[in-house]
Amino acid sequence: MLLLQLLKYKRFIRIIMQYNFNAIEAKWQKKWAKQKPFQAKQPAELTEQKPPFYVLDMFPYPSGAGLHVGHPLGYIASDIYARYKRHKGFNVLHPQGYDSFGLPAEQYAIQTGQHPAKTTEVNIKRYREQLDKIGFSFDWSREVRTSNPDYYRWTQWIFIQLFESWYNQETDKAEPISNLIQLFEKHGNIQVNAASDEDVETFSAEVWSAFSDHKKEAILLQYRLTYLAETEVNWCPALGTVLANDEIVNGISERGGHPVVRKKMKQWSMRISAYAERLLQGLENLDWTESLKESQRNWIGKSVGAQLRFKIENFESFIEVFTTRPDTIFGVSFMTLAPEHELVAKITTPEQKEQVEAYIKAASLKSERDRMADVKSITGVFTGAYAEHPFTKEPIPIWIGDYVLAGYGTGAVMAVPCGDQRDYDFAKYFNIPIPNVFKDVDISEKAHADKDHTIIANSDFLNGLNAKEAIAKAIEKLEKISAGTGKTNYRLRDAVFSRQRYWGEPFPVYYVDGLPKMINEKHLPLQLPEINEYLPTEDGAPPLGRADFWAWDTKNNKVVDNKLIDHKTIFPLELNTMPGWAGSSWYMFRYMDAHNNSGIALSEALQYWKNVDLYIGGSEHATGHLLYSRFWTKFLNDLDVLPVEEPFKKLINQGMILGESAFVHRLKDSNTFITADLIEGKETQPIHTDVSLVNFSNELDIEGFKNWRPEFQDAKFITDENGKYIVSREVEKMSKSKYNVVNPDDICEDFGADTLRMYEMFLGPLEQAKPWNTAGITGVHNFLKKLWKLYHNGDKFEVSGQSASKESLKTLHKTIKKVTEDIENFSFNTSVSTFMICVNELTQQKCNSKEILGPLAVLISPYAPHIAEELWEKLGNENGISEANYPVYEEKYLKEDNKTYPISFNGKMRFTLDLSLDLSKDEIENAVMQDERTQKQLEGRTPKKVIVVPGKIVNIVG
RNA sequence: GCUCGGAUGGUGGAAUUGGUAGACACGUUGGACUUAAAAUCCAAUGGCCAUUAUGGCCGUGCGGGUUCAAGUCCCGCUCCGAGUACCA
Repeated sequence: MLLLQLLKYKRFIRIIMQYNFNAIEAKWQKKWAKQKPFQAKQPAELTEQKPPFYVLDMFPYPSGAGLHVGHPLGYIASDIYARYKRHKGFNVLHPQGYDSFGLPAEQYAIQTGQHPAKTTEVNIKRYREQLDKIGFSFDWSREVRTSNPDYYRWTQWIFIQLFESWYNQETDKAEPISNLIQLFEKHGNIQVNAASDEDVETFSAEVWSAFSDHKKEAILLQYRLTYLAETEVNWCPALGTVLANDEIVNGISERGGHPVVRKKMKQWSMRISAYAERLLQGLENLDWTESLKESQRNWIGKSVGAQLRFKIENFESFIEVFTTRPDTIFGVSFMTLAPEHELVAKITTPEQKEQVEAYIKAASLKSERDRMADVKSITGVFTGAYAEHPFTKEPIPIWIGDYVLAGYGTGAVMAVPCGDQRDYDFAKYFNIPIPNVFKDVDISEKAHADKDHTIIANSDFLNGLNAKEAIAKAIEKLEKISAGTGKTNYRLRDAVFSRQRYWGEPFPVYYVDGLPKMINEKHLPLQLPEINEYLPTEDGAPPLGRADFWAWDTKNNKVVDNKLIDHKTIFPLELNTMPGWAGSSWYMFRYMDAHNNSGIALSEALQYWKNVDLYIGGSEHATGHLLYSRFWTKFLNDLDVLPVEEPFKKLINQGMILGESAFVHRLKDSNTFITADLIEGKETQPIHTDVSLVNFSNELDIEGFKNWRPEFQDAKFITDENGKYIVSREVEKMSKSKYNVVNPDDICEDFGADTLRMYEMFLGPLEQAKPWNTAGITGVHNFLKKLWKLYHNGDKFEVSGQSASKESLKTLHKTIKKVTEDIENFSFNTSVSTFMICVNELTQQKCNSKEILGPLAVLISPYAPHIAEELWEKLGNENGISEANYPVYEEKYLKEDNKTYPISFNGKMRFTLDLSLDLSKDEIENAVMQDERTQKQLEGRTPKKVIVVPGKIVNIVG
């Protein structure tokens, strides 16, 4: 009896003394929350000199689904780096927040009537709980939420600054619109070199002063960095809303399957194109991956060429075209206009009218995406009109075709079929001549698009020149006869900034006589109004059209009842809201001083933190978010609000963690399921099953499966000879619909956050996509148990004060060296291996010296912070481990006297030989040649050559 | 089509300037402890051949090349992934 009790007691002790990760992690998370050791210091609060370092994750959209194990991957990496930098003596800014405006919350509101603010709040709470369980060292005192009025107040403020600015191409920066007005008053707009709409009329100073205020405003709008413009959108009349390209499938809406038409709408746009060249040049100095920079370069799409004017016969109009190949000007055999081109209606001859109109109608029904997708079929119509060749004066037929895009360049091309495959195909199809302007090039099969090894022929004054010379010469001649000029074109288009949605930032804009006016920034934020339903109105206005209180009283500077609108002092407010990328384009600067209400942040703080040193996030934002935030940063830099030109110095894209889906196989037309080994030769249908119903050996919990969904209640199972039902596995994207989601909460519960953190890193290189496999986690978990044991003797915490053995010091210092290098290179997977090797070796050495175990705890704390804190505390330290200095690697401990040389014969390693590193080349050679194994290998032959690389290898040839 | 990645055991991956390929784990197999299981510990584990130990051959997607030496460098392909696309 007594013995039994004693046994039970011993077991109890073992449990409490063993690595009890749940208790340890809860304890430290509570302490961190209370003591806030991870708060970054503002420059004024610094008591000692510490360099700043800013580590940022792309903030999440708090979706209702919560986090799965793929989401924290980047956060773990950045957290390791942030903790490491703190150990290294940096004042680290490592904040987190939420991109909390967005479509899913609104969609949910439409379905349930719940206010998006409420569901967002609930989701954020859940996110926060999940994040806290993983033990991140975020400075939550700086949390931002884009949907918070204190935050979007400044998003609105930035919008106003953009409205009040124009882009001066002389100074190459944004300037106040008041400067522009002064220029107009002095010189009109003739000498102004500004980024503007294409169709601005020219006027002199006198003409300008004579304009009405209304007219002046309308003209200024064509220069402002954010402006209202007619933009083509995908309009779905049935849904009463505008759809994004990917919400449309085959010309009908994905949701509901309603027809979609292309329609012009007045919308806010951002004149990002003004920054195209700077956005391109700025990439040079960024520490981003080449592929990411390449995506941005492609997106900006710079092309150098010429803009040409072709006179239209019998009209006083010209067709403007952009070409990169003015050298092929003599190869033009027709012109093609986009169906939407404004001249089409004017120049079409009566005979061709019917055909042309039918073609335009058909094209308008196709979405832009459909038009792009359908590259194969060649369509087009002749307008009946002709243009005049600028040099030969020959007539050139003018066609329309939807392979020419209205939105790029001038929406018209000079078609040179011998040099462009699309023009070539078009010409072949419609039997248009294909003149050849290349010397000794066969164009009977396909066009010759090569620029580099080409001599121009049949081209008057360009004959005999290579392409480069011919381009320069052609531009020179064109300029002489005023038929064209050299020009650089960018693919980057101005970004539409209006959304017909509720859950986004309201524009601080009201309308007077149809022209937009800004609310004075003193009266921001303009808060989202309450509405009863989150749908567009019956007459197709955006959801804000439902608000009863949505008018601006300019006398009292407040929002008032719509009934009071008199268009004298009370005006209607803008009904659109801003897109998702508005708030995310500047949030990285808000963290620098998150609660400031005098500006986006205090300028001292902006000056101190500058920009993000390390930014980690998904590659899906390569061209959207990362381009827009660079744009806003450059703009705010022009205004001297920000001291930097770029928001993110270094950027890493973490790879996706994929799920391992599990499939059961149902025999065709039955409710019988067959185990994976027996499906061969049978007609089966694979069905996703929830991975939580499958154990590590791929064995299905049959009862659980039956209860999982009602239709499987009566399912029959054909099992293997052991009575087990085995599922098949496949690696897919982790998603709810594939039932392969693994929740980090469960992992933390079963193995601990430290295990989760290390395992996610251990899976493979950060930037690579890799499958999640929960079975493998035991390796990392065992490692942490072994680590724990190093500091304990049986049940007792026990470390010795005695100095460590030479061996252990060597183990420690080689670990410091490798782990430090790995962190600096973001090679976290290899540092986890290094820790494993280290702990294995120290265990072997029976090392329990404080001299080793102290630094080891610090070394590992960025990766496994909870266990490290616990051990650190047990080691008798009063301050938290995050305040500890990072161990310093000392070479002396690694110094080797001997090297185990691999001895190769003809490049193949045959044996190893321990030799002193002090030996000279000759001495090494002698030692090797004297070894009996060498003689055995040579079998009496004399080596032709012996290669000795001291410290590395010996290779004997012969 | 174009651009950028990638291909190494049964699996995830390692090999940082060309120098012992497969570190570290998972999995598998065998063993110890236990009444038993779990946990833990020990051993083996790229393939093939041979064995008393010692060994031998093959091997980093495929075909060539450079080199004393190639997963690593060069040339030509194949396949996979991501992004992008009628951009004139």
